[in-house]
Amino acid sequence: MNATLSTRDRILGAAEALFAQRGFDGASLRQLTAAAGVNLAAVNYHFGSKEKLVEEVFRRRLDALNADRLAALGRLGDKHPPTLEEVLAAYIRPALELSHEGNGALFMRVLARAFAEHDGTLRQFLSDNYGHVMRQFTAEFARLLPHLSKPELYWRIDLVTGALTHAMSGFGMIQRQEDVSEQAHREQTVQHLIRFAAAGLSHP
Amino acid sequence: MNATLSTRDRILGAAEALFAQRGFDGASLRQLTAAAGVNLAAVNYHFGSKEKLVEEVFRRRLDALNADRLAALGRLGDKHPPTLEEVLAAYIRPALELSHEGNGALFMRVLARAFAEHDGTLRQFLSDNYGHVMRQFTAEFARLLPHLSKPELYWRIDLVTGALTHAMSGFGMIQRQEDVSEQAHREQTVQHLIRFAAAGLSHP
DNA sequence: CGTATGCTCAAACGATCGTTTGAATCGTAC
DNA sequence: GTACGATTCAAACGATCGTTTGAGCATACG
Repeated sequence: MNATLSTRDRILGAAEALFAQRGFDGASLRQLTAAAGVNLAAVNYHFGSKEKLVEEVFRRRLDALNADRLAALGRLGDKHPPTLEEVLAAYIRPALELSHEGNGALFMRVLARAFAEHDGTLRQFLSDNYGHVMRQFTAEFARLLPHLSKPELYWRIDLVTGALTHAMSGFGMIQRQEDVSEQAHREQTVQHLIRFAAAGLSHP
Repeated sequence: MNATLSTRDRILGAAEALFAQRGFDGASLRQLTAAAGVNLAAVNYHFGSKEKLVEEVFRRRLDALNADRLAALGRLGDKHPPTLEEVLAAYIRPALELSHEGNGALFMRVLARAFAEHDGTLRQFLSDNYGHVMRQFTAEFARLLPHLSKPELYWRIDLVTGALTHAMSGFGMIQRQEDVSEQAHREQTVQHLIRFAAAGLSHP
């Protein structure tokens, strides 16, 4: 295992990979600590419990991701009425960049798993800590799509969110063409997602 | 518990509800059999193992659902070029009808959980047994959207599938207005989903 | 009546789970 | 060098997991 990382970070990395592969219940602390090359008791020493470890896996990635999203949204505020595509880019591009660095793609799968949980403390945790980001984007969408009723808008946002989460959780499998650069491929993917989301949000 | 149902069906019903709520690993056979009002050993007697029970939960619902979908698609074949909206209706309406009968809405949540699993025997099982339905609809979409490249089409279908699965897994929570009938509300929802999917598939 | 057959039951199996413990080891500051 | 907090370690804890067992009970058939 990577000896340059702290025990804490090795656990977080292994947890991310195993949660993505086997789920939160399916991944045991014994598999997890073995993969990380640390002692079994290290999880409870550094995180307190398995549940706290799960929360920390999300916190580590989502703090940065949501900060990036809000920063991108804030940058749009300067030029007064941003377009729908620009707002969507502020939401989508940071997630796509995350999914191309390190274990980022695995984290998107973990996020998709959390999406499928319709109750439990995890959903509450995510809503409590990161709901404000979704609320801010929703407000922006409402300003850009004033002809939609509130229920209709929420419906569409829910559908778009489901589509994006599902798609991004599969990024590990997408092969880019040999003749396009990593950068170009990513930008191309962003444009695909943005156009899809814009069509779903703003169709008559 | 409902004494008119067989032990087998009581188990399947309780399994569906508990898998939706706690996941496949999270729901134990002891919780499950207690909820069903049957003996613990009944699961292994009637199904062989927990994994086989999971498969049977899917088989029971998906056999009927996919038969309905293919039948609806077949009925379209009569009038020669069906519209995109008609093909989408053939895919969406049977699922929505299922989600309004009995525990159908819970099953859609179970399906969404299975979607989040990126490996494991469950995904293989679903692909083996029900992949042909998705392939048939994909062929129909390809005929209706000939201007899209194959990768582009697959992308869009993947996004639409993610959106629909996510949306339908939340149907338990949607309240219909007092002044619209059950039937009208369902038809309204179908139209929302169809229009969203059509926009996402066919946008320029 | 006797006896198969299908099903249910309480009880137990070994395995694995998350967590706790107390000693061993490390790195630093005095 | 010694004392001390932080960390790691092997070992064990009780609980719960999926599965198996063998006896018990019912219904149907000869």
